[in-house]
Amino acid sequence: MTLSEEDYIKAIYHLGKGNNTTVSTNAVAEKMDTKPSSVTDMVKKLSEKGVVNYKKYKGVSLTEYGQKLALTLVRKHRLWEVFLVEKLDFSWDEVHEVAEQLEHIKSEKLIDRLDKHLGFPQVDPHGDPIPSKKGEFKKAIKKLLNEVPIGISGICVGVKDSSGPFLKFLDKNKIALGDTITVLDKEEFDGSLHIQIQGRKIHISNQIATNLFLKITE
Amino acid sequence: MTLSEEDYIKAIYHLGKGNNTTVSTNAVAEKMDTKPSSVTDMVKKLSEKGVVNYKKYKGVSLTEYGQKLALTLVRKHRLWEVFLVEKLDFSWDEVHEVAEQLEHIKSEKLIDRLDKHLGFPQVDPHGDPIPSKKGEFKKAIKKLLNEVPIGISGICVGVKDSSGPFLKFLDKNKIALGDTITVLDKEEFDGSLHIQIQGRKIHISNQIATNLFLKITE
DNA sequence: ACAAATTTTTAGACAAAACTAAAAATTTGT
DNA sequence: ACAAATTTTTAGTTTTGTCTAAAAATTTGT
Repeated sequence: MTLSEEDYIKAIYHLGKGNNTTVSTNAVAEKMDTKPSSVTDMVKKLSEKGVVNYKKYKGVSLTEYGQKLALTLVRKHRLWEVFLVEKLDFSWDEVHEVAEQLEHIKSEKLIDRLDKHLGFPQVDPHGDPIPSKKGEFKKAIKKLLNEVPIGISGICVGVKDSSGPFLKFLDKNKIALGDTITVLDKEEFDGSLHIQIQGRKIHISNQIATNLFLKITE
Repeated sequence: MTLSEEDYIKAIYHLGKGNNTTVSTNAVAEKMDTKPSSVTDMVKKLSEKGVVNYKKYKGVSLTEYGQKLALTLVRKHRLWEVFLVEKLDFSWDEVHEVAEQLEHIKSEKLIDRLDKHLGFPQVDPHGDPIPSKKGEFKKAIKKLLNEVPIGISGICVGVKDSSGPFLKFLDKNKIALGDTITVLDKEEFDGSLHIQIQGRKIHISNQIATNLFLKITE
């Protein structure tokens, strides 16, 4: 696969939300920041190659083979993200662009060894699951912290309230995007939570918990 | 720079042996496994961009700017080779092809961080020096082990005699390509050598020493 | 020195991946 | 249902990097 073909495969995969939904030419064009006519051309080529199912005017979806290719790309992308954050101290939000380049490197051995070097991580720095070599992987869902059951862990991926005071609170309490949070216990009385965050145990109000998004892998 | 442009820059650099000698169109074509006419085209383009000096029929050399680009590529290539060998347990001879891809990744931060992660290595697994961020670096020379002065270290990069018995000897004595060897002392009498290899101290005959190549950085 | 051999360049084509403009198909609104 | 709006495709170009074949320049051998 060429670089460009791989980019289309990933776009179709992500637009289909991993469920392999049929997606429109226009949607792909927008995602890839290109023109619909270019998408039509490429999609025809990918169809010839057995990567996608394509019927004129009817949209495009990945074949079994195409899905396998997409999962390999996702696996490579997320492993490189882990590498950048864990080994090279990149921050949460700096990794995407570089991983976007690294995912195109062609060497199965490289990815296997990288996986091992990183200790076979299950999720990337954004909390998204990393497909196994065979393409198996768990789905991730985004939940508000107050809806997370006791005993479950997730990665902090966003805030609902992005006001100054709330962000200041998070900063003061050293709660940051990318942090791993486990719900230890809930108080029936006021809905407040006992959580473990990056190893520390703290107690937060229900109001805080309703404004933090966690990504959970099942 | 595009991928292809970068490959030409590297080819011109390596053909010029780092001394920025003028090289012929045919030589570049052979190195790049392409046709001379393609080289002419590309060289014109690189000349427009100020990367090379080019006079019709007179060959091509890198400009100051082109040399800087070449050294950056060499730096990236060699740092990735160190990474593959040191961190991912690739062997000496498996790294080139993968590094050839990795060297094109565009992110200054990535290379700086990688350099730090690897402990600012001075040479790659083949004993070749790694240019600094500013493009400074030492020259490496290849010498037979018996010609290496006392106190000097190098990396074992080849054998002169590749017969079965000699290779078996090396294997039995755990002398392998990529090993770091230091000359500790020489016996005047028989020209035999006391060396340190990968930490171990051993004594080898002059005959062995005249059949092993070391790469030395000055 | 000059004909032959070699090297290098030019000219014209091609494939990949993009674009623009226009045509065709589908969807939407009433 | 059918005209209007939207989406998608087609047709024809463009750019990048390559190629072949032929022409031009340089080098070599005697």
